[in-house]
Amino acid sequence: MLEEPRKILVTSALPYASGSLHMGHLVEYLQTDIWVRFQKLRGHLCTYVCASDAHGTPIMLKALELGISPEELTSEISAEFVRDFAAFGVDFDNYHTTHSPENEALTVEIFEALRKRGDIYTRTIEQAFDEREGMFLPDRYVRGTCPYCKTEDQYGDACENCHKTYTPTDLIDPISVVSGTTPVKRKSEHYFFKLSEYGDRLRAWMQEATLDKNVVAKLEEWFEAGLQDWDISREAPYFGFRIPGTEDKYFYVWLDAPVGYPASFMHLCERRDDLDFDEYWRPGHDTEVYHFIGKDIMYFHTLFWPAVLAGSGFRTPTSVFAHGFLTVNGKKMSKSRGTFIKARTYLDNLNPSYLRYYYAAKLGPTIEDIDLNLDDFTARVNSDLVGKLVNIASRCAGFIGKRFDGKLAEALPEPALFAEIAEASETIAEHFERREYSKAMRIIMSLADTANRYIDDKKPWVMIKNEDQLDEVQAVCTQGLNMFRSLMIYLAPVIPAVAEDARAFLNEDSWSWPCAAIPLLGVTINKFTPLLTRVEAKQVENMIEQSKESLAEHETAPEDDYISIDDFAKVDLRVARIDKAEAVEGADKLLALTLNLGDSTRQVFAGIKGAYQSETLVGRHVIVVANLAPRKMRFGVSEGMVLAAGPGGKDIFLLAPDDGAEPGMRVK
RNA sequence: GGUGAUGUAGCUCAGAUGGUUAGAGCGGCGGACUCAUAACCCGCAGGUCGGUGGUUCAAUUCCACCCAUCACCA
Repeated sequence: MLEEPRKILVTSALPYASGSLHMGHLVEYLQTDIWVRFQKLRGHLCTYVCASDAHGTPIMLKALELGISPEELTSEISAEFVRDFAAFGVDFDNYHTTHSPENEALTVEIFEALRKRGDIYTRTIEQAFDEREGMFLPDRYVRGTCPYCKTEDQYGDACENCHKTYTPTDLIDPISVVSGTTPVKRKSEHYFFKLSEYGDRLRAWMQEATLDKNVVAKLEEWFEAGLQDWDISREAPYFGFRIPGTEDKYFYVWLDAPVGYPASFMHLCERRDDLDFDEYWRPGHDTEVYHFIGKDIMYFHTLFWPAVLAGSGFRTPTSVFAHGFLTVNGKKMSKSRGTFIKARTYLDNLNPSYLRYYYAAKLGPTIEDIDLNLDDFTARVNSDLVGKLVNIASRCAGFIGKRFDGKLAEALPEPALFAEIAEASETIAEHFERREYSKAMRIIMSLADTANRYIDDKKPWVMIKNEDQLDEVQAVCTQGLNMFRSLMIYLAPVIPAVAEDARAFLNEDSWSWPCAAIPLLGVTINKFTPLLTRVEAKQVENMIEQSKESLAEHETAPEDDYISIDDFAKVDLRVARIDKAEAVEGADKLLALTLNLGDSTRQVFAGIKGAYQSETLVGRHVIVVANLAPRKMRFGVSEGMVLAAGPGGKDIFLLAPDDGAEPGMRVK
């Protein structure tokens, strides 16, 4: 290799820790992993870090719903991610979380640096507010009727029917997705980052980062429209990092999420002597930093992120590589069609090497979507990987093993033919470097065809019957196995597990890229065992069936009119005595109740102020849901729910037990 | 709705800065072989290059509009 070893840091977008990985996620992680493995095989110091994106409203609400802390939720999901990534051979040097001390320290450092240079200011804005939950609502958490075309049940930011954009408060009959109540408008002070002043620096960065032309086109479009300042704060309750100097304001998840890249790297530096944080993240060093992302988050990675870095004393990324989306059988992934396939469901049915190869065979450097066509997948994998590539080894290995005690010939009979494969090395490497994986795969498979044609032409199975030609059989098979070996080295970044087995079969300790040009001669190799079996149509069918089933559990349950006795038993209803009832300052519907449950007391907020005077409630018995997950509200934590009937307002009627019931009694 | 991208054989994709018969792999059909995980090898068939119009001696390749799909709209 002529190149000097490079120092490269690579990231993939941080998966949001609120759901499972699916086939779409894997496009990115496999694309990145292939590139990283390629760089390592070429002898470069390439480091791959990632982390779980752990903050934000969706995670906070999901944790509430499950009755666990956001920390518990995200660490459970991260553990799943780690397991799935490992199974697919995605080999991170470090996998961390954004809910980490490193991330908080860096986020605060960045914020303070930006504030110091005057890039942060505050402004009061008006937002939808859910009074029952005591929280501001992100646009996606308000639904209602589109003010333009009157389509019902639309998100708070845009109409799916007429595609007009608006704010949640424009909606007709807006409803909070969280509580089902009508949100009100409320003002609060937010922190803004002056992105508008970074236009020139971003344009300059865009030039030097050698982005894909489609990415540049998109950026030009955004520059054209004008850069707007960016709201980087959110009000409590929020799961994230508190903004220094405030009581109830947090950094917006999208501020600290990309900081997860350097933070994860920093976490790795603690245990790696050969990596220095500043060398990769401060300006003026000869290192490279690349972010692999999906095209949907380009705005964050090509505008916000470089601007934030540039303004706070960090280096900007060398480049950002955006890829397209995944469709399955030509359409968006669909739960009802069974094409919303989770990583785990795939792993339960199919070998990860298949998918790694198939994606590689289709991936290029552009933001075009790629299609996972399952029939094509089966045909392609069977034909290319099993029928062509592995077949070369399979048809040569038998002769070498049985007739020559596993010993390869001392010389290649056709050095020129081998050279053809060796000479493709740099072209293939260039394709890998430029993320033109599909082109690399095309060349490799065409060379595999050449190898198969060679064996077919020499017909070792005919020569083997003639004692005089035994040496030639050994030579031909040695030639075939060497061609196989070189191609396998080229494919090692794509199908590392198969390459590993092939290397063991050839009885070698390690491979690097240049090994592909040096033939393996005169040595004894191991017994051949099938390196890869064919994809069975049945496996694919099962995977789809199982993807449908997981939907059924999920979506038919709420439509079912009946619950089982076990479901009912999950609700722990108790008799409670109201010890104290007082109005909540700032809330016109809520009363704060202190309830006595016999062996404990707890605080519950109830929306009954319109119907009851607090003093008439003290001493009354009510029914309370005792095992409801506590909810953090603006005014405090509510630890249960008091049962009442009626539409609301002044028509609210508390349920009460007959005389004799004691606090703490279970309702059955 | 605005903006950007994509639309080439049954399938997945190349390609042409406008110019003789538009390519590959897979699938299909026919043949050969039997070393190999029914793999491999040889051959054949298959496309008015999304639609309509325009520029040109000549367009699938340039332009306009339309249709379909995808994304973004901070």
